[in-house]
Amino acid sequence: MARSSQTQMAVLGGLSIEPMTAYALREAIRDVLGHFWSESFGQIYPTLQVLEEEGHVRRREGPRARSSVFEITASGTARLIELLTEPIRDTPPRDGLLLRLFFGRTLGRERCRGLLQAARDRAVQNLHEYEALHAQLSAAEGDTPDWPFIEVTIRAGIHHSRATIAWADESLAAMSPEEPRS
Amino acid sequence: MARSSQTQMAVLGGLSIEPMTAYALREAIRDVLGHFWSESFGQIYPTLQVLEEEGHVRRREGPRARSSVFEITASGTARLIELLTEPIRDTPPRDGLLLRLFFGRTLGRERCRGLLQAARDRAVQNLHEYEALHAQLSAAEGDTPDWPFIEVTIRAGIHHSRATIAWADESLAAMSPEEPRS
DNA sequence: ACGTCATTGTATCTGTTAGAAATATCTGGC
DNA sequence: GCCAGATATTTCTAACAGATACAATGACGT
Repeated sequence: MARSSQTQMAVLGGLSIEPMTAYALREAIRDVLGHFWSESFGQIYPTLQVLEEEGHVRRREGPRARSSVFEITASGTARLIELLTEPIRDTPPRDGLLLRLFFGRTLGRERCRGLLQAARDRAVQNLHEYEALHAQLSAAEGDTPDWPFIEVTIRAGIHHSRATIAWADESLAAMSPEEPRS
Repeated sequence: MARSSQTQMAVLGGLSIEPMTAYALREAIRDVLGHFWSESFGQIYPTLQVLEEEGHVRRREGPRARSSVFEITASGTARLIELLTEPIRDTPPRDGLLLRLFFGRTLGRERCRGLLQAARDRAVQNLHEYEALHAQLSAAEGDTPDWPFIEVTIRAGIHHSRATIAWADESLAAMSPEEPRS
């Protein structure tokens, strides 16, 4: 059991907000959870099938031929709580930027600076996105019971973006081209 | 082509430091790159075989029967530079902690605080590890040409650990049990 | 000398997953 | 009616993690 439990958690969580088609579910996961989670069609469709067989979701007729809207059942909600309570299974780290910088002597100082600058730019952009999102949702959902929890995830993004910017600045300074190092 | 390019990069990078057996390679990746990269045997052995066929590594007799030491060739070094120069392929995000916190209303305030506290504890421990590692390597390798690049990766860990601690503190305060929120 | 136990070392298998491709269907603009 | 693009489903391939099985080696106590 507990097969594909990670994807099940995201799928059931999404359906706990409101009933959706598989396609809409994938859109929602990309747009709403996109900063810290992702699922692909290849995972979502089989997972929904399994969840249907286990009675955790119910399939209804969709807005067009051959399409289905899924809604979570009572046993599905129970299953979601069970999954959320499970210990966090952390994915093995794979940071392509740090791997390249680690072999910076082989890659060359110039290219390392390029990578750092690009990472900084992306972090700045992410920071703006997080701040805009926070302002927008704070106004729209500030009173809902979900808001405090959503806010925590956004603030995680803000903290990490700022950390990345500070690290990139520090590293760019330390790796300035003016210092060919003897 | 460019099959398994991520693993190839780590493997060739490791062998660019010094020739090793597959086993030692995996140890080195775990111990040295462990904070931002990981590889498993199931990846390393087939990758070494492919690299050998392509002439990027050379197989020599190992320290015991049926064991091999691999060393990088000139074409392997060229291939490494090529791989390091390739655009970074960032892995899709999958943060089990943030996913659980996002559905915090379903999971419950109490358990969320537990998750945050655990995350904070881990970050504090990581921070100490990074700082110890920095002090140790700074003394041992401070003069080698690799050091500035290695230092950058360690300082990335320090910045992110600190950000996680600050975020967890802020979130724990915001999610105090004293505020049942009407 | 003998057993045994941890470490070193090689190899393979299974299930999960990302990502892309192939295929329909519906909607609105022209 | 026709086309473009969004919606929606399904399937395939290769990357990948993690586990397992296996064998050789060497250190240790007895």
